[in-house]
Amino acid sequence: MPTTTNYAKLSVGTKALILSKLYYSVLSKSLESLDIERYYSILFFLNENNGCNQQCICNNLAIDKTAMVKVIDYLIKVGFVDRNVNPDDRREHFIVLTKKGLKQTGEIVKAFEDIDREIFSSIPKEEQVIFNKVMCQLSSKLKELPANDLFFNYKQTAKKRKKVTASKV
Amino acid sequence: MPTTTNYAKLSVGTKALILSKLYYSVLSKSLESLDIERYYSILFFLNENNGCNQQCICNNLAIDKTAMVKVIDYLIKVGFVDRNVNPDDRREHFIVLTKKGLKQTGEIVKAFEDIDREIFSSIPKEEQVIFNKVMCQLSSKLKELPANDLFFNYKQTAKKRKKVTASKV
DNA sequence: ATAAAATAGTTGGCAAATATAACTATTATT
DNA sequence: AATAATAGTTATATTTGCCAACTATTTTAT
Repeated sequence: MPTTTNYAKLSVGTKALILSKLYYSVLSKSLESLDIERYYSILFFLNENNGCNQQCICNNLAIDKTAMVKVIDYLIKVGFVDRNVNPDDRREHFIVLTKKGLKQTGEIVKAFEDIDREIFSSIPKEEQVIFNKVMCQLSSKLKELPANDLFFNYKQTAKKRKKVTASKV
Repeated sequence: MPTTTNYAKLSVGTKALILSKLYYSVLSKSLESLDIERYYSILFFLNENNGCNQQCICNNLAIDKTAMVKVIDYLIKVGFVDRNVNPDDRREHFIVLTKKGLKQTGEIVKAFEDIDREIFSSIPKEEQVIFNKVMCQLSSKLKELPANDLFFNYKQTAKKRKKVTASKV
């Protein structure tokens, strides 16, 4: 039995996970010189959505909000972002890139875009379009199915309070 | 600013990561009744590749081999697999599903396949084919690019022994 | 207008995953 | 026979993921 079957029969969820691992491995290599070595996707998102609140980041990147607190704490500590209370709704905290954060984020965005451009370069445009469309549709479909509501505003109100087991690999 | 832009501009790596999170969240919900709540993708892989060695699982699922040791230890502890030394190459350990493991794995495979079937159901066959093809191509391309070689037999031999930073999100 | 519910964010803690170096045993290469 | 490579293991430290419980604020229902 060969140790590397060049594409094992796997679920689309598993294939997607592997793709993301390979992707972030390449990304972190190409950003070795930066003085931050994590949270690239969050900074990428902030570049397009500067000033959004924490929940917005969580919703869009499927990250737990309690984890997000620590991430933002870290990004503040290293001087990449500020956390500003929204005067019109004082529950919300706006996350805003600092001058330093903006500068470094520029490089991060470039690295992401370079990788995307590179790996899509040999794929016909119309196939890229279909690929992206299907990617969206699969995510939408999954959001409709019953899940362990980890992200997306899980409201823990009295009634449903059962053991919610992990969504691990 | 809406807290959920219904598809933010994101890299393909990030979209893939989100898809996988959504997927595993649904999967773990649908397998709540099983007496194992993790390592589904490994059991799925073993179902098709029963008796392969640990490195084979690592290579195909992009999992670090030191992590794999603990996973297999756990799967042995709960009676799902055995670890047998290959008499022809005593470095290798074959991982073999037990009777119990086979039975439970059947349900896991079914759950994976049900989800795949469900979420692909409304997508035209020819688009599915293109999607899968592109998925493979992207992974192949990524494997060619310089990466922090986390999986895939990283050989730590004297020469290259530099700080290899993380491939985190 | 007040009570109840929902939302945004926070804290602390534990289990799990990830990363890294150093290690044994075995086999392949020179 | 020496060296290198491969498969797997151990130990350790860090990070992440997940959950319960919490505060503060705003929205909804009565």
